[in-house]
Amino acid sequence: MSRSGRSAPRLTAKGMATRRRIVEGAAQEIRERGAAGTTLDDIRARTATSKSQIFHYFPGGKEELLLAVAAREAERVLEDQEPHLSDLTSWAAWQEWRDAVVRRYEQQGVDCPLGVLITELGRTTPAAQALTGRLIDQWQSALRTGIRHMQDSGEVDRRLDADRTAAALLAAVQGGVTILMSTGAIGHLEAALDTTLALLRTAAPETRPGT
Amino acid sequence: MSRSGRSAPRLTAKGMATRRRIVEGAAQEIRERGAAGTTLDDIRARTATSKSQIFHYFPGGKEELLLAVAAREAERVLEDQEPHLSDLTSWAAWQEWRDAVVRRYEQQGVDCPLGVLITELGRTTPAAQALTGRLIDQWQSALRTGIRHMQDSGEVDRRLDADRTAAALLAAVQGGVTILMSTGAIGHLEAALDTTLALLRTAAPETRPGT
DNA sequence: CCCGCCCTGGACTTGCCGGTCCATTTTACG
DNA sequence: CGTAAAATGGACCGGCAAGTCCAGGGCGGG
Repeated sequence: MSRSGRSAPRLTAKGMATRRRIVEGAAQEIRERGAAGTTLDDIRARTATSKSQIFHYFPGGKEELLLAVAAREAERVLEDQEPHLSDLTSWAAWQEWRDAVVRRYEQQGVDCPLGVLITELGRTTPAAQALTGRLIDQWQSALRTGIRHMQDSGEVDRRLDADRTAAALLAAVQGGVTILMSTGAIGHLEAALDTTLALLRTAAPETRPGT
Repeated sequence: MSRSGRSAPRLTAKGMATRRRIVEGAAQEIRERGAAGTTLDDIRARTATSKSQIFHYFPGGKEELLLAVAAREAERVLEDQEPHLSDLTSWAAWQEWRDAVVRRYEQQGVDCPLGVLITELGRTTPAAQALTGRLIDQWQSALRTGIRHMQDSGEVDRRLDADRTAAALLAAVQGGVTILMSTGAIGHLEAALDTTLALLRTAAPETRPGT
């Protein structure tokens, strides 16, 4: 982050406000119409700015702007799971996290801004891929920490592969969300989460997926 | 399917061949560059056809063509899981299916033609959403049948909710694939599948995810 | 109070891409 | 064969959207 700015013009307070307004407006527009369907003019209109402003703050054009939006949305994804995600220290906490995730996506419905950005940007831009990778790492890491904590407190079998289970949990969420986005059905997300969590709960001495 | 053809011109053998060539070529192009990034000219060039041919066979233009491609890819997804998907009658069969899925996506790597189509088409076109819905239903139904079979033969607890577990399994695959597409890591798919299957295997009398 | 650097507006350019049109060739079939 | 329908080629159109440019405002620091 910060300004690694080559000839980066120093932003005044006003400038920063405008910049933020653009990112925020773009994010909303994209949530409603997808990244491909969003034009700079749409953004310009919604944010009451002019073409030159967009290019002033995002010299790299649309791609740079979309990347900024993606970064913002990635933050949001994790933020929206707090404070639960960072405190998976009891079964009750896990349940609360599970409910928070379901609730969040239920109300978001078909609009998955990040998903859109990933599929439409990630394919082509290495920077976007890196962003996604980082998000997944952080997310999985938080889940792994939670599982380890449960193991330390003796509520989950120590022989369970925490990292692998965290990966499965993350995939469960992703898959549920993907299906939600495609069909509008929230059931799959719930089923996937509950099933994977059930495994965690029933973790008995010999329960241990794959290697 | 079939011709519900209004003023549908009867296709000659040559015509059908050309039509198929277009769909096939479009599918490949999309796999490589995404639906949004694929232009009719790209398809025209790759399939050695002319603009008028595309519109001749797909009067609805690009949208109709993409829909045809999506339908084709949806078929493929299920086909590629055969003969395993229709014969989930033993633990060995389940394992083979699991391996087939992993292998298929491993070699496909980042290119998920259907995913692309869904995210870029499904949002806007109800027809595409219907297509997705049907695919998911069929897939989940096949898995459910497999689970029921295992229950009938007494290898899985009868109290397990077969439909819900099938949904979880499907979500696991989807999630794993989504992450594979984003990052190139196959591990999540394996972890998600193995974990969910592990639950199936450990289905003991009182093991039962949520209601 | 004044100089300069941001910030802003919006017209303009450029290229692309979906879609149209019509002329021509090929095929089906009696 | 001959004719009608189908298949094909490719020039052309129109619109849209990303990106450029320059002519000003306006704010802040010296």
